[in-house]
Amino acid sequence: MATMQDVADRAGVSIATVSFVVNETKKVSMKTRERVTAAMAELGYHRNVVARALASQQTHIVALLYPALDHRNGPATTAFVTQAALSARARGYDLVLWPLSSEPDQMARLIAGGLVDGVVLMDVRLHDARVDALVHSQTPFSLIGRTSDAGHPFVDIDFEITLEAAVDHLCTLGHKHIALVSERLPSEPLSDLGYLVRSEDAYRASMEARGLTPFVIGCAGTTQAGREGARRVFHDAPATTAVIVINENAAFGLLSGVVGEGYSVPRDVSMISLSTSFDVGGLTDPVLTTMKVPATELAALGVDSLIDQIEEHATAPQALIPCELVIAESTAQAHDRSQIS
Amino acid sequence: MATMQDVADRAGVSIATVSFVVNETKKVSMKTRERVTAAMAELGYHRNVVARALASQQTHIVALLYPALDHRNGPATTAFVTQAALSARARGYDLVLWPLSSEPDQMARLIAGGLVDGVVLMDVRLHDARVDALVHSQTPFSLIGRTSDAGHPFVDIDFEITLEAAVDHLCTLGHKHIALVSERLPSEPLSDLGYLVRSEDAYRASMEARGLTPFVIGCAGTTQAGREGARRVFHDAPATTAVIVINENAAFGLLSGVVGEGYSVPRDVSMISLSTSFDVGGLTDPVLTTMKVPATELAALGVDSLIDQIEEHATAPQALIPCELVIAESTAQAHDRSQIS
DNA sequence: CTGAAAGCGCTTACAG
DNA sequence: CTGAAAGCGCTTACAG
Repeated sequence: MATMQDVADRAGVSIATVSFVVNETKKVSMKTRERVTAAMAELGYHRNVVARALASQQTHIVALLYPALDHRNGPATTAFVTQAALSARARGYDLVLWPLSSEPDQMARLIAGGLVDGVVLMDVRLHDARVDALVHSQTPFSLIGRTSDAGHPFVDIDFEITLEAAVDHLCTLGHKHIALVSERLPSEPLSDLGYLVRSEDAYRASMEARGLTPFVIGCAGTTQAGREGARRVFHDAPATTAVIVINENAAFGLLSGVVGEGYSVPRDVSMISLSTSFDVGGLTDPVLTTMKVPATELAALGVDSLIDQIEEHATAPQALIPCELVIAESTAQAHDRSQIS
Repeated sequence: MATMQDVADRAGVSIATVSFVVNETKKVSMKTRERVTAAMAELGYHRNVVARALASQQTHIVALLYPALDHRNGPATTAFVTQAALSARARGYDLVLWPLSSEPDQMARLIAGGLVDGVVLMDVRLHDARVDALVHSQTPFSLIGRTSDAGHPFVDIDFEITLEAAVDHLCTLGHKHIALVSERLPSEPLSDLGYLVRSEDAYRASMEARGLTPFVIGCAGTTQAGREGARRVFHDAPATTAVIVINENAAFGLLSGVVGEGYSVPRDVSMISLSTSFDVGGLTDPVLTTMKVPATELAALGVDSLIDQIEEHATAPQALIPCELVIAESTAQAHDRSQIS
């Protein structure tokens, strides 16, 4: 591997000059610049990023901290991660992946080790010790999601707009008994996840604003649990004619369970699923109406805002993006339940 | 941030000694070791990984090169990536993600920049220029998949065992007309992907060994294309009673298309899908029999073999892992087509 | 516009 | 068992 010194020797200049042309950090006369450029090309020179990092105190690496939990592994995660890496590279950064298990000192090693210039944190909780650690360490970061004290830079789904649109859509079809099947389980630590709390709050607000009675059941994010959830919905709230479901895997099971209960979708029961995959709606038969999570946009915004902070281009923004409501072609009108029983 | 010098000063030793205890690279007397350890704890010292990398010429970072193609973004990719990161960290390495677009010089920057000690390459093609570049640059690597000249370290799915098991399973149920719906399209560059070629070859071999006639159609990896694929199968090969489908998204569409053609699954037609998700079989209704891709195992093996090479522990292995056949509960027996038409 | 030189925070022969 | 010192390949004030 050719070093900067090799290039300098060949071009007959100092390594400082080579550095200036490589980084475009100072004016260099046309002639010398050309000599240097030629020398670099001849030697196939690429600057050593480790040496640069040590000298400049910037690694140009950012970390993506995400939960290494199986049940959260959807297609959206891949889309998110891919876009995060692409956005980072577009700005000259690399992306390291930090699947976060429960070991508490992992953050310390990551931050104190000096490997990264900043951190993107996924699946933020309302009270998140990781955020406190980041603030305390003065590491630049951006959050995908929000804590309850909204003083930090974040990008998040706009749950109020999203669930209002979903409820509105169902109401327009004539539904009055709209249930929410959420991943939120009181017994789980996940119950603190911001997006679960906020989606439920937004659903309740939209329902109550219309004088409708919210009905929420918690349900694990599996097909199996979704089937079981269908039974519970129609047992506990038999008047239900529409269901909004937050977890995608549960949605498949819920759909199958609703059909198993003797209802036709969408003729008897309307369903809307939060969708992490771009065409998950199309995977089911019947096709589901979905709220499409803007994973790509969230990743791009999160990474860009992080790098803006690192490079001190801008103050950290707070952005909310609604999910897009993708309406299935054949949509249920609300029916009187007596028709079908 | 405390430096090694700070620790040395506080412990009253030289930085060399601190280095020896941090890295356990030379014998240090009990007393001094304790003084150093105490000083590190008091200062909250973590060694700077960038400085270590520059001095030791090892970054302890490995790259995961994967194709940034939307259509390949399944749950398996997430599982793979997560496991790769976890396996790397278990060995003291970090994982950087390199979604690979078509720019040819990206490999050069990655390798020549000195950021990584080695590379895991996904979605290997039969003739893969990236592999040639890696060999030429003397960068340690391991392949997920194989080129046609099998002289390199790799881990891959054992397609022969996997498709033999699938064909055997269907034959045991009495099927004789078993079609393969593959993602392989002659017009696409993807047609060179090792796993597409090898799965098709293995299917043909298993069919021919039984005196059965293989029937293959290519089909894009989308729900839409899967529906269309169902039509083509029963138009071009009306005797078909069983289908093996390589792409998961296509499988959903195919299932829906087969039902749309008036057949019942699994009563009239048996289906087996290559499954990247652990419970994709359970997502459909009816439940599908699946060949479950060992994404986690492939990732762990690939990363471990790469790090073994980097640390010169072992010669690079070549490993094949079959998919597990997960048989749906209610399975089709082959029927005479005349029953249902 | 260009260069000499200090310094980033470690590792690692080499001495003792 | 421990230390002094060179060196990893850059960046960046500081001079000129």
